[in-house]
Amino acid sequence: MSKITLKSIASHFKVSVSTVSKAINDSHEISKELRESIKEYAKANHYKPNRVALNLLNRNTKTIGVVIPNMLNYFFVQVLYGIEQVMDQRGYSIITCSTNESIEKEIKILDFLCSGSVDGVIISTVAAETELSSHVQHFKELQDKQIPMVMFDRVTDLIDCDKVIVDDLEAAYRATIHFIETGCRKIAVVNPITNSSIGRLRVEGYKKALQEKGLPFDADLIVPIDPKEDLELTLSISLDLEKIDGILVFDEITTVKVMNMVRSKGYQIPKDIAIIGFTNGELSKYVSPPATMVSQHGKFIGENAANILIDRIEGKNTHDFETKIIKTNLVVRKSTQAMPV
Amino acid sequence: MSKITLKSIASHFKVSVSTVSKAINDSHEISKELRESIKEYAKANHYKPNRVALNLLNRNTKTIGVVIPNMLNYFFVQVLYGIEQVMDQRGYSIITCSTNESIEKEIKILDFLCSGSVDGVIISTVAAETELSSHVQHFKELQDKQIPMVMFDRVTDLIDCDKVIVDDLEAAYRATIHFIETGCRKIAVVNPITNSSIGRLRVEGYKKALQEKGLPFDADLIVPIDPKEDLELTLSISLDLEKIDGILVFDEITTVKVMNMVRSKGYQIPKDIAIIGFTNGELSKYVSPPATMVSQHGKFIGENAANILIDRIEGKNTHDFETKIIKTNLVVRKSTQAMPV
DNA sequence: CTGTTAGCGCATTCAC
DNA sequence: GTGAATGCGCTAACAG
Repeated sequence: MSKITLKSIASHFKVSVSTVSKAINDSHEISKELRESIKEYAKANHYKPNRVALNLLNRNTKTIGVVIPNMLNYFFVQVLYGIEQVMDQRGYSIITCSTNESIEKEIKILDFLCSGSVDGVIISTVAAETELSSHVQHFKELQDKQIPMVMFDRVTDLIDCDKVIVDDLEAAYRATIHFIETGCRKIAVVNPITNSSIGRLRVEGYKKALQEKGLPFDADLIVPIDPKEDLELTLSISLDLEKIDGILVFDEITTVKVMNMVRSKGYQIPKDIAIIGFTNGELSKYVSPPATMVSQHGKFIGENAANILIDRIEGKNTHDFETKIIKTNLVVRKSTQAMPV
Repeated sequence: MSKITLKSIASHFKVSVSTVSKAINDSHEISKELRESIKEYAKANHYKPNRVALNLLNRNTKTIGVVIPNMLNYFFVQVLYGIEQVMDQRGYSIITCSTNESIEKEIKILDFLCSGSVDGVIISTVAAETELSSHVQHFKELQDKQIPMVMFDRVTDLIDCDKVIVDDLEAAYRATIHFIETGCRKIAVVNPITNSSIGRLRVEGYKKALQEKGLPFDADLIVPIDPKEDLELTLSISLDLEKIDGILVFDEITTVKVMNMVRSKGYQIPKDIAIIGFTNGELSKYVSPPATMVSQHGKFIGENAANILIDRIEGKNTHDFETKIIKTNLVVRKSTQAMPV
């Protein structure tokens, strides 16, 4: 007996399907006797209502889609973890989709997500703003279909929806101030996320700090990195380590790589060159010296996005779209000098 | 017009639903003229067939469930990544479930997965064998419902299904041989996965190597670790670093922690104590010294599990259940001494 | 108390 | 060429 359904139970008891349905749902309409024996039979045969049928009936799936650019990036996994915690607790499942930093795949995924398999979407888009304008349509379709969406981290003004972001400008500003207050004067920036608005905001924060402290801004110290190219090579060409005393790096893995390179060229951290990176994951704790990092609280971002989304799905939130800003904080370790007393 | 369905299109054209269905599916039964204009209208309004309805009709969901014990563990994320690559390519989506090392949650998830929302399951169980016997029933239910399952990494003989594992005995054996050949004589084992059969297999491999090389086995050198307790404390109590010259650690994060502890107590790696860990992730490359690790090829495990599962789902594989063994290899770095020439 | 009917959205017979 | 009928598995409104 492969498929156990209401129908098969009904024919076994020679009653109608709806009787069985009611019995199993403990309706008082059904005689206690029949109800009990049906329930017993159902339990013995491991009857479970077919979720797909219920989804069709209820017009919801209790499932949400999560779209991230890269599953191997610890920050996104942390966010996913936060989302998972909340979703589990609130009774939702998660379809995880990874775009692998490809716009084509993002479009394909968005398309799939429009087709009724999820009640809502949480997404960190991969597209730069310039590219986005051409496929913003795919986001609009979600909205057309009344599928709530929450964007996080890599968001865009082109889409109107709930958002959860980090105050990247402020974070970079504070990191830069920390550099300056611990004695750095020539601070370079290594930016491996050039195609996102986040990078731009961080550079602005960096500039703001320089300006406030009366230090000159030198565009040559901003080094864009293409993740597909050799980091070490790019850096040796673009950056004269001799002329700097601090490096602000925009993601964790690059931070670690930069640290290794700096040391392999004979500079000491933080004595010769101090380092601050973004994303406080596992790596930065265990490299040597342990790295001073901007913590973005990925899990917290995920939890917030999840709660906002479900509130929206369940109609518990009918007011305007909000943009929630999660505060970062600087986790000071040994890759920067101690604060002067 | 919130919901665009076949029905709404039909009423717009004042034709029947089945006509629209056929037109959209490009059936030659429909006149070219009508067909074209229906298709045009559908496209303009972003009509997409409702997947839930199709799932019900086709009795499949083109979705699989992946159950892992811990989303923040790089090994499992790597496996998930491998699964995702294959699934994407073969047209399946993934529902990701994390048990957070809790049996209760594993049971709950298995229960959910039985209810028709997925076509198959890939799982690394959290339960130890002793506990498993009491809830093996939940696995059987999947099989009752004809839902194919592939187990990986933490598998069990109690369940008969396709499996993808690493040869843990062999891996630990080779790591131990490497210790011995590079001069170690007193090798300790730190085991943070005591509740899994994998730990036992690895200890066996370790013993086999000792025996083969004529070294004595000392049970006191096997240190079980409870992840919930303080690692450093447990180790200081259970392990006299003075009396050992090598430590084999069964997961990556613990490897790094052990290394930090060893160094903080004034021992040099690998001169005083050599270290080999399991799972070749991001961490081990960047700690100092870079750690010699047993690479389990997580992505490859995931790809294999995914292909086996889909073949099973699609009936392309009707022969007996197989257990695929993925070869590990030792990635030698600086936490072990160089081989003598 | 129990059964009949209808419908969620779709594709697939089979009539006309 | 087009449409009515059927059913996927289930619940709910309505009869009996």
